[in-house]
Amino acid sequence: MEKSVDRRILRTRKAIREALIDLIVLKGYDDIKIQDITEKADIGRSTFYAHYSTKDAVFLDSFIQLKSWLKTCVDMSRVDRKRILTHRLEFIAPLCVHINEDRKLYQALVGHRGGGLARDEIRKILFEHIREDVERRCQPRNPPKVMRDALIHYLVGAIIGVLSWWLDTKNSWAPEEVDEFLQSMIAPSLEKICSDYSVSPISGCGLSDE
Amino acid sequence: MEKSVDRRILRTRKAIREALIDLIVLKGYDDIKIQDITEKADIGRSTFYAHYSTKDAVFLDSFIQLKSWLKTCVDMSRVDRKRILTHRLEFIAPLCVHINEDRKLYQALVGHRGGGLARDEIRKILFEHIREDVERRCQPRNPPKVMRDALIHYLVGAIIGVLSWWLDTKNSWAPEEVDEFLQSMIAPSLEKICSDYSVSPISGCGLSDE
Amino acid sequence: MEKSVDRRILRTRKAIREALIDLIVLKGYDDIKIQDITEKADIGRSTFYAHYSTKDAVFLDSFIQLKSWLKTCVDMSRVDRKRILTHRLEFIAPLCVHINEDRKLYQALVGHRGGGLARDEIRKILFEHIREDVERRCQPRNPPKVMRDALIHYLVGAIIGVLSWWLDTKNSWAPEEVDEFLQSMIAPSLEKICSDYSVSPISGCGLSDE
Amino acid sequence: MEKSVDRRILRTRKAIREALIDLIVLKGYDDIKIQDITEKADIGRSTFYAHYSTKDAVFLDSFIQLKSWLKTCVDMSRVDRKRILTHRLEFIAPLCVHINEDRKLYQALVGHRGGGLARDEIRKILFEHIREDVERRCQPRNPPKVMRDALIHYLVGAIIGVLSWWLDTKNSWAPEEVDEFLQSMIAPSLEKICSDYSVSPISGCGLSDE
DNA sequence: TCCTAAGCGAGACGGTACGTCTTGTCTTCCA
DNA sequence: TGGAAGACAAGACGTACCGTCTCGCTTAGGA
Repeated sequence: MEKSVDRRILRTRKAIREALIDLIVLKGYDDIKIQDITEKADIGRSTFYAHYSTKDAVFLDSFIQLKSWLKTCVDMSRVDRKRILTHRLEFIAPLCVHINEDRKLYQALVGHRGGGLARDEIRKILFEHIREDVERRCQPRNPPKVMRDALIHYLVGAIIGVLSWWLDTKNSWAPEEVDEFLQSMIAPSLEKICSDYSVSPISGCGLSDE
Repeated sequence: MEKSVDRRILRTRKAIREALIDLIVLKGYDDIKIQDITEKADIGRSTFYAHYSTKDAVFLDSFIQLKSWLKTCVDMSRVDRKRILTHRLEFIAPLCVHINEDRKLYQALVGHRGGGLARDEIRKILFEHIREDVERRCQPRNPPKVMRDALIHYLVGAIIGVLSWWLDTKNSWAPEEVDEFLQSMIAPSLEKICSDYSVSPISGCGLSDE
Repeated sequence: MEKSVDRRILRTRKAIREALIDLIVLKGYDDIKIQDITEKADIGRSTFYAHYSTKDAVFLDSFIQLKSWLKTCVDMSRVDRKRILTHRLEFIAPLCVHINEDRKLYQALVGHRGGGLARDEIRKILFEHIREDVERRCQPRNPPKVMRDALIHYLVGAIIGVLSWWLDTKNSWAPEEVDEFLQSMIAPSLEKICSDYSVSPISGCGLSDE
Repeated sequence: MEKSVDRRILRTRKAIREALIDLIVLKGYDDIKIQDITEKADIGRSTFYAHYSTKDAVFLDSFIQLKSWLKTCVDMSRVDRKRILTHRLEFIAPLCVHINEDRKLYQALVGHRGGGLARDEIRKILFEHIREDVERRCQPRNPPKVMRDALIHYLVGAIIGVLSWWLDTKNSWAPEEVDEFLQSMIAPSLEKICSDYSVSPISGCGLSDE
């Protein structure tokens, strides 16, 4: 059983996390000083260090929410296995909607700044989810691991590239349009790698795996 | 005529730039202090500030080389216009070879750290070159600008994603294999957007451009 | 009630002041660097700036002691008003004794170096005390202000001149001899100005007081 | 025979000296940087160092003029030996006139700032001249050296004190008034020391001279 | 209900790095 | 080829944050 935590502690930590997020939106991750956070959260500097050792620690703590949310998305999409046949990444649609709702925040995190850390974290999350999806589509040994990895990084980079651009652009596309575009781009890649190698490995795309 | 510059200046600046590059490979961009550079370059601290106002300034100055090199690549590929029919991005092959040769440096710049700045710069360069290529493949008004932008960011992100992964992975692929993989992934996207919209705009992928 | 000050502050400031004084004796005011002080006081450089903005500020803060001491001297001499008749500056005797006791310090401050600041401060203190004394000896409008000012500056300069010489000279005179000499020099000047200008020198002096 | 010096060198040195003097009047000795001088003199910084090693060196070089001028004053006053009987320091009158003429300069040198160096130099000059004068008034062994030194420092300090005050005060006194005041103050001191100690003050003084 | 342990604000402190400034030397370039 | 221009090393300055710490005040949660 977890010991019940002093409510002051929870309150303080929440204030810190929210202050950081606010400031990221306001002026970008890298420009934020510890003192900015403590002022915004209206706490003493030593109190900050009593709870978090680093700005990054606060950030990663805040990020847990997003992680769990995305996990929900992908879990839902996992339910309907028939969709594998469609060569679509089902979690992209709700992701676009979600991002669009918290546009300000994600602009700060991905679109412009966020100190790399955010980008890396989002990349990790996307990577993991796409990896799972791809694994499910492929037979155990086909295509070879290196090819799968390449594909996943290709897709992750592409998706983040489009999403970043989308966030930086005013009034460009609705979330559904972004999803549609991404799916149309992704489908051939998914089909090529996951099908080529599983259905008829012999007629593969010619890429030799060492 | 450009006024001849004091040779001491050129020597000093070169030393600074080289020191920075060495240090990036050694310990990553963000961890480098001005003093590290001055010690490595064996100059006084005030001398540094006499030439560059910022670490970033040095970096960007160093980057001019890469820019010009890439320009050469794309200019060469521009010669043969028939290749547009192949739906290939010709500059990728020499780029892969080049990166592979300076692997250490590019690992530092892109694969792992480089303080975002490097990533942004490389992104800009790729963006520009892909934009030119795409423009040449498309008719003036088809596909609409927003679609072209999306495509370009998709490709830039995807290419950087794969290259980053490639740099971080030991003994994975030869440069030619990376090129071959990227081309096979890119081709359908290029074909879809650049052809779909020009040959039969009516049967487009359904994405409306507002 | 004065708010109780953090004792750490008092301790740090005291250490700084004492370090400065030690260093003045050791190597002269002008040659002292901030870092010399912080090393001697065994504190961090930023701590120094947290308390004093300038070397001068420390010095002037240290000087308050001397000021109060001199104030005591002159206050004591003020008690006995009959002494005005003697044309003596009563505070000189204890001053000479005091200086002789802290000879090392005053040599640094006045006799040789002390960066002008010390000299100026001591000059101010002497000026003020002599001014008070002279005012008490004179009638309100006689002698005219300009004459009184001239006299005071004459005396201040003369006293500092002799004291400086005395400090720079080994084994020259005992404090009492210096006092005696100064009094014998000063007396005619005091008498001349303060008496001459009164309507009737014999009755005038010593009667009127503001 | 001294080789005739390149006139360019003389011109450059003169420019440096004049620039320094101008700047002293303008902003005080201590605040002047080498670069200020070189800019004012319109020369390169290395040129400065080719001629003078220090700001002080320039200053002392400039000061030679004043020295020689004062020498003239005192030499003239030496002519009339009867004046020794008057207990006056004859060189003070022309000194006051001279100072009044170059008031701006002397204000900078003595009255307010001049970095101590000026004060020290002037002090030295006065000291030397007063010493000569006093020596002439006294018998070889009376008064004892320590007494004479004390007197001289007393007078030097007093004179500089009054002159400094005079320079700092607008419209206070005419040069002659300053002289008259100083003489009236000095006379008793001179008389006391130089006569008292002689066996017979009336006949003693003014007879013996080296 | 009180009391005690703790969370907390305030801010002193030692550090590290910064970017600026001035000095005196040394090198380059030009007339 | 000798002197002016100015690049350079050295190092002090004052500033900005950092992360640790000590000090009292306040407050939560168990007795």
